[in-house]
Amino acid sequence: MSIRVRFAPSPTGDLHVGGARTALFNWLMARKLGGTFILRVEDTDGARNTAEAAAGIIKGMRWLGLDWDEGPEAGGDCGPYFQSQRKDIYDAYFKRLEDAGRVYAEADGAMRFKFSRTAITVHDLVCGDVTFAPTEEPDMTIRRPDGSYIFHFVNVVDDIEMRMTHVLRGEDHLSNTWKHIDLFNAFGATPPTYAHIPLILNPDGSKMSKRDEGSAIEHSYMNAGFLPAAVFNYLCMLGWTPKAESEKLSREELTALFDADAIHSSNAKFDLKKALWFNAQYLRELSPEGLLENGRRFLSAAGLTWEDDAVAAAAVYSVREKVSLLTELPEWVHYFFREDYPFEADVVTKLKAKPENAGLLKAAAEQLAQAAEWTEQSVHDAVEAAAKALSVKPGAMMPLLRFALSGQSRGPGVTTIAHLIGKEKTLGRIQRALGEVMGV
RNA sequence: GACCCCUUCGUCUAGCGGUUAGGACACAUCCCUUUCACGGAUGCGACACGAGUUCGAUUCUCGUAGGGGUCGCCA
Repeated sequence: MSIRVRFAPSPTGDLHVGGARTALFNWLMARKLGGTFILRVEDTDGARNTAEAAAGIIKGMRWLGLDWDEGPEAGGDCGPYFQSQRKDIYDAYFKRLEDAGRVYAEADGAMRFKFSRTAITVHDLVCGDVTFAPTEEPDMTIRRPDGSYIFHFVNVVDDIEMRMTHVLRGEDHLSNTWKHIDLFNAFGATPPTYAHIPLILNPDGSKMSKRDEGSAIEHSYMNAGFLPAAVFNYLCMLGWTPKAESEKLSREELTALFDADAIHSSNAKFDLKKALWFNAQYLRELSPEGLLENGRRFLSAAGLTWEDDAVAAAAVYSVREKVSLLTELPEWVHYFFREDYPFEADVVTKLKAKPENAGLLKAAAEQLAQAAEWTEQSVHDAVEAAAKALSVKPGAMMPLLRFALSGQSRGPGVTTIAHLIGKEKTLGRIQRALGEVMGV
C-alpha cells in the first residue's frame, strides 16, 4: 500500500518556517516512497482564518516547489480540501459518536467528547513509544455551540476520511496525540503512524513564531533575496541529517536520502548565517541568465533599467561570488546601468590623495583610447603598457581605474568592468572622474 | 502545578561501550590577489551534573538541573 501524508496548515497568517519544514518533510516522504502528498486547509475557525492567509500559504509552498497531489487547485477524491466546506462529513461522524454515547452537551450547547480514560500509547517514528496515563483532564470540546467543529475532531475525521497512513507534524502536537488516538479508537479506525518532528527555535532558544525574524517564508525569504533551493536545503538540515558527504544537496538527492526514522528528537535553533551560506552557494551556481532572472525584480525595485539582457546578465554574473542575497545585487552592479553613479566618500579621498593620480589616469585613458579591439585582455594589456611607460606597477593604476569606472572601492575585476561597459563609456567615465572628482 | 519530549564545540550536527570525540556554519590567522569576495591551509572550540551497570562510559539505567512543549468553545 502506498503511503498518504498531508500538510494541514491553519490559514491564520503567512507560511512559517516551522510549517514549511513540516510540509517539506511530508513532501520528501511522499516523493521518496512514491506516495501521495495532500494539502488540507484547516480553516474551521472562521474568526481567525482568512482567504488571504490561505493564498499566502499556497504561494509559499509553490515557491519552495512543494507540489501536492491532492488539495486546493489540485483536486482529488477526498475533497473538498478546505475544512470549512466539509461540515456534512463532520456531522455524520459526530452522529456516530453520539450514537455510541461518547458525546454530551454543555449548558450553552457546546458538545464534549468523553475520553476513554485508559492508558494510551503513541507509536512515534521519532519519539518511540510514548505512553500517557489515563487522563484526568476534562473531556474535550469537539463542537461549538454554533455547530462548527474543533481541531482535534476535524483533524482526526479528515485523517480517517483521507486515509492518511502517516502523520508528520510538529512536536507541539505530541502531548495531544493521545486525544486523537482516543478519537480514532472511538471511530473504530486505525491511527496513522506518527512522527513528531522537533521544533525550530529562535537563536535565543525561544519558540519561533510568526513575529520572529526569519520566520515568515514570503517576507523573510521570497522577498529577502533567497533562492528556493537554498531555503529548501537549509530547512532540511534543521532536525534531520542526511547520510551524505556534503550538507549541500539537491532536491533530488534529499528526496532519495530522506528517512523519517532519522529525524532528530531534539529541537534546533535557527541560524541565519548558515542559511545565508547556503544561499550564497546556490547563487554562485546560477548561469548568467539564471542569476538575472532571479535577480530581476530586485534590480528593478532599485530603479535600475537596461536595454540588453545579455549585458545585464553578464553584470550580475560578475559579482555572483560577492553576494549572499539577491537583494545585495543592486549595490554591487548599479554602475553598470547608469553613468551618473555616485562616488563613495573614501573613493573621492583616495582619488585626491596623491597628486600623481591624475597623471596615471590620463595615461591609462590615452593608452586605452588606442586599443584596436575591446576585450578583457586588450584592456589589461593597455593598462599594463601605460603603467610600464610611467615605470609604475599595473597595481598602482588598477585601483584608480576601479574608482573612476565604478565610484566604488570594491567590485569585480577592473578589466571585466571596462570590457562590459565598453570603450566609449570607459573613456567617458575616466574623464568624468578627472573632471568632477579631481578637478583637472 | 501536572504530564510529555529533549540535552555533544557559539549554532546545526556525526557518534549508536574502547575514537587524538569527526564535519559544516560562524570566528581568527596565513596563502592567493589590482579591490571586495571566492578558493586553499591552519587554528579556536563540546560530551550539563551526580550516581549506578561495566574491565571500560559521550554512548546503557536512574536521579538532578536546564531547555522546549501540552494541559482552549486556537490550530
